Amino acid sequence: MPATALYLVTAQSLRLDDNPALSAAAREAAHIVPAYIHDDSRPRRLGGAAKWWLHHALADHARDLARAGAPLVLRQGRLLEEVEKLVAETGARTLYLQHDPTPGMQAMEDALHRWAEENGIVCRRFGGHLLFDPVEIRTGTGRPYSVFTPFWRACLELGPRAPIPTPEKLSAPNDMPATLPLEALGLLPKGVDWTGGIAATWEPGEAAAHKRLDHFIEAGLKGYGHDRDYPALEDGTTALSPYLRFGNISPRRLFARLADIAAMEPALAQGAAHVQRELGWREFCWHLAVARPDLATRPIRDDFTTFPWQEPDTSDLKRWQTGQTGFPIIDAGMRQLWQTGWMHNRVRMIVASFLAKDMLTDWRHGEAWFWDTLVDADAASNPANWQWVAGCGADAAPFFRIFNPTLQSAKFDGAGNYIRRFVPELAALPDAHIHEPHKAPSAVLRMAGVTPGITYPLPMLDRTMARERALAAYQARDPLAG
DNA sequence: AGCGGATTTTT
DNA sequence: AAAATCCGC
Repeated sequence: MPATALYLVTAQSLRLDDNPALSAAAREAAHIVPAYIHDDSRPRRLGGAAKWWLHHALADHARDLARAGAPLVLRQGRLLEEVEKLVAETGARTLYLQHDPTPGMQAMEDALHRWAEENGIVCRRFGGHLLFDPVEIRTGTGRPYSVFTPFWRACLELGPRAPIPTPEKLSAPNDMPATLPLEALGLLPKGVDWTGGIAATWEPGEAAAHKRLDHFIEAGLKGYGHDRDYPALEDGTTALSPYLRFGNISPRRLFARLADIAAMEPALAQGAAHVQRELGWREFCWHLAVARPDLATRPIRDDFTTFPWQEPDTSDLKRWQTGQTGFPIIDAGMRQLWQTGWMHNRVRMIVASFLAKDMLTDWRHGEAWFWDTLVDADAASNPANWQWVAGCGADAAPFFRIFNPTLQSAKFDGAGNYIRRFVPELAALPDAHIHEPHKAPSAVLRMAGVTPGITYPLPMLDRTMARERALAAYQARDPLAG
């Protein structure tokens, strides 16, 4: 039995629960040194809001680990160099890590494995971030799937492995290596503190993840199939995305819990299967991202490589980013994102369709903005879903499907509650006019204190024209490009 | 190789 | 009511 083992924490594995690498280390070594190394040299850095989450999730994880017996060591620098130092300091001969499938991390992990091999260190890598290893699901011909439904069918046939229990007790060596203070990692904003709205909305960490799940099962699971489309509903969606992103909750634990509920409570079976299917989309995105490391920069479909995106007018892009487009549902969504670091899924589709199709702006501009502002910014889900909406992705939305923001708004936020919450200057408008303020009769506008063009922007573009333009551009794609 | 099938819809 | 798409078997 090795005396001391190094357990490398990644930004996808901040939990004790169902953590195969940690459990194996606890089982196989006398002492464990858990260490998180913040390496900024990665090709794809964390977005700003996600850094806030990471900071607090690390603090929470450090508390959990200390309570279990082995406090977390924090380091900053090149992953390999820091591992080398820690191995020298602790005398560890075994390295445990939970596999991080992020494209930039794969290369680093491979380098780590080579280094370990050369230096006689045993390096053990475990899954845990996903239900399945992204490369284990293959079509009949051995290739990755590009359509969701057959992919998910194949997943369900295989069935995810059962989650493993939390290790009982960890044992740290007497002389633990020195650790940096969490603040030294520089994850919080240095100048203006923009984190107030995010902090008021979220509680990062493992215990909070399970608290949220318990609440959702009570309050939202039964109606999930219907309610998930209504952004004004508090418990319409699971709101677990950032927890899943940082490994604060295990997808396998979640999947298994839903399966148990479905078996015990037939009335909840449909909602449970639907949430599982959404986990399937997360798996599918990672399946794509691992098969195509350039997912965030290159369209999956070759006929989009020469697509005539309009170079966005900086002020137009800014209006979209800050929620000043003049389309209330879009502005509500973009402001929710800016304030809380999160946006409801249906609204994400509406604002993304608007950017890619109505504004005819390269989806990568939208992806980059989401990457910076979402607390759940995920290296696979974010680009995969942007490609899906833009029409250039796997199994993408047909190009002629252009969301009409006004119809979407009337259908899914009919009472305007979501709009009123995030676009307060429209709050006094009656339901019938809140989706299109500029078309309201002047008496109604006066009563509500709304002056289109002054207190709230006029629509930034004419949708009929924008729609024609988009259809023409999409139809003119060169099928042989690329 | 032809057919069944498909998250998020449109006018 | 129609579907301008195209994967997977």
